[in-house]
Amino acid sequence: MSAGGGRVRIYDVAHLAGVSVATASKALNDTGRMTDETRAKVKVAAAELGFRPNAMARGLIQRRSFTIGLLTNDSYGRFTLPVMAGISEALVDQGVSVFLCGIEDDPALGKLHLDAMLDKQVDGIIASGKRVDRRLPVDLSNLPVPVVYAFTEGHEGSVTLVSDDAQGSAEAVEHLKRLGRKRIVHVTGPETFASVRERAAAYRNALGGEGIVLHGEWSEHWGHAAVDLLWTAEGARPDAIFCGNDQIGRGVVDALRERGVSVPEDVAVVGFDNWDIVASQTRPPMTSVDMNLKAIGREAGRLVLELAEGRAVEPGIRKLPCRLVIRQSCGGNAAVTHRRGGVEATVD
Amino acid sequence: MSAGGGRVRIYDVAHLAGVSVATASKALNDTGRMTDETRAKVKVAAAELGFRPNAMARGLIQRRSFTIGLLTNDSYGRFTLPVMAGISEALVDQGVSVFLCGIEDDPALGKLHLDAMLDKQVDGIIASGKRVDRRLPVDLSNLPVPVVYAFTEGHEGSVTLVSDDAQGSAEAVEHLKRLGRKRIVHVTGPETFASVRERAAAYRNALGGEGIVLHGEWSEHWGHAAVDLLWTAEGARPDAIFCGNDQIGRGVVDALRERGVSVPEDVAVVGFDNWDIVASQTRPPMTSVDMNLKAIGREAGRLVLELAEGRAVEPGIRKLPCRLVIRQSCGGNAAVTHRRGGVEATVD
DNA sequence: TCTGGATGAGAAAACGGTTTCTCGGGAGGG
DNA sequence: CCCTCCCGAGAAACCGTTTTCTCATCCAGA
Repeated sequence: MSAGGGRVRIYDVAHLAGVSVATASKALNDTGRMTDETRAKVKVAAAELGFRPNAMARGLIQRRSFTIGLLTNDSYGRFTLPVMAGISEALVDQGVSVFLCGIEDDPALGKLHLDAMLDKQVDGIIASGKRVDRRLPVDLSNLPVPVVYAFTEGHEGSVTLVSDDAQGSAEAVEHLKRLGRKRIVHVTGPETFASVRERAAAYRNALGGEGIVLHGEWSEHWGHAAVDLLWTAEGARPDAIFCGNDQIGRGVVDALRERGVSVPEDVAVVGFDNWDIVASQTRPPMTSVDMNLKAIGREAGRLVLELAEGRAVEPGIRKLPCRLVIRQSCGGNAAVTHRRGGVEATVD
Repeated sequence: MSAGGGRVRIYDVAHLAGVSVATASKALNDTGRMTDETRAKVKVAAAELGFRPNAMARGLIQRRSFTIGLLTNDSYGRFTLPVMAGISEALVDQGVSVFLCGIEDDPALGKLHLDAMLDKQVDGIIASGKRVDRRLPVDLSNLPVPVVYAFTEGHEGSVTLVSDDAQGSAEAVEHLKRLGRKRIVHVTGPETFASVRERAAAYRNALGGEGIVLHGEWSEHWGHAAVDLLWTAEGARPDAIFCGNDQIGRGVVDALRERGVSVPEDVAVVGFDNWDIVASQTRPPMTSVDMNLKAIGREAGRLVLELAEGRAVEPGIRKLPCRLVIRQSCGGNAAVTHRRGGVEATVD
């Protein structure tokens, strides 16, 4: 079983089975013609030696490397990692491995990684980013391999996968309306982001054209500041706040608590991103819109493989649905046990 | 420049330059003997055609794939991503690409990814995890390629890289002492973690054997609970809290603020991990110990390459120093501007 | 003028598989 | 009984490089 020295080659298998290399190859790949007996004999020999074919040799002739590249500028990995997980999940069964290349926003670095990947004959490339409406700092429009964009802007005529921000946004607002909330405010990120505009539009649409949208930065600070703003202003206060991301949501929840406004009784809060580390650690844990990044990754993996294997794929932008993850920041039917979680302490 | 159809092979370069394939190869690799003129001629032809050698063909004969695999069970990527960034940084210049494989804690998945990588003839493997004192659920002890462990426990006689928890811990405590803090408490994670024990020991050591250590879970909740505990208990209250990670630190800072205890005036707080998204978003931003994961990654990349190229590397555990990142939760010499950050709001 | 070493360059083998081509033999049909 | 066809299996070509070997040629030294 995998001796120390040289790895076992198909030659060794053929020798042990008493057949030619050609026959061995065909036996193992279930191609060619031979008796079932011969085929079985070869397979037994291969198993006995622990033979695994050299992917480079195989790839050279098949012109496939069973390898794809993931290019991203999301150095923090918050968006890319779930996407990556989905890609991997979709491809590992086909024996495809994934190169991960973080290129920051550096065109030179991007070129470096891209060239390295092309040299290695990747079967395809998936480009991913931290922002749907920005491009990676590297041109992928005339590559000898197929490209799929996931969560970043693609080139003309490309295949692009994004989450359906509008649907996610609408779902959040409908949820709040269903719970009887009347004055729903949207606190979100900078208007320069396409996803911000799209979510805001869907929010307004769900409210029949009404609504209040506050734009700020993507931070807890802004969540705080927005609550200050809302509670200092004249007029009726909101009974629900739909936030553009979980960090803003966290700031909002904290600010409300500090003001003595109770969540979810007085004000319901919904976040966006379902970034577990943030959403589940707010007090109370925050209901949030999940963009299903893993599903985007799976789909991207599936599509790039389709393309790599020569099947046609309709170009264009595909939107995958978001999913509302219910926690305790909206109240409603679920029993709102505001538990502190089994914290145990040992003094020593 | 990279025409659509078939990629350009060295044959094309040789043909254009009017030399043989062998000569072309030697010219491009700066090996063999030939006139400078011939060499230049080939290089010009290669540049003109945009020739890039097929790494699979090259790898087949050189028995190098210029590829390494990163195996991790850290699905959230908090530890693995910085390590990955370091590895990439160290290797991209050598033309080495990195396969990232998330294997959760599933032995079958681990084997699947490992086999896929070995088939692809990776030059080496780096194993990484979310916990220094746990092994990946896959045996890497008798592989035909070198293995380096980064931030996870290795096998007998292996090369392992970890952060120097004791030094980091000591640095944090020294910092607090230098600022005149006298009653420093350590609030940290479960004692089952080796890093917890090591940090706690170093903390006690820095205090001359004294000290109070509170163990709980790795959560904001526990940070809160610990403060409750400390402020409800009899006796003198701490004037500094050194936390086992940033999430606990965040809970501590929040709990203190809610109690009206001011940070850093009354109590200084130090975190661990320097997880920017947490540490910089506490109010005030939190001083924290950075484990230099990127440096660990760089070193792991460097070492696995050394091994892959046949050079000897002393086995054993190598500890890389931590670095204290000063923010505003300890006061001290730096001007403690408790700014709210340029929050701008636009109502629309 | 002859020999021998150095030099430039190409032919060919190798890497480890897959795939096409070839070939001998057995079965079946005329 | 002979011819054909099909089947099983091996020989050889191929993928795109690198590397070793071989071989002219040229120049220096005797």
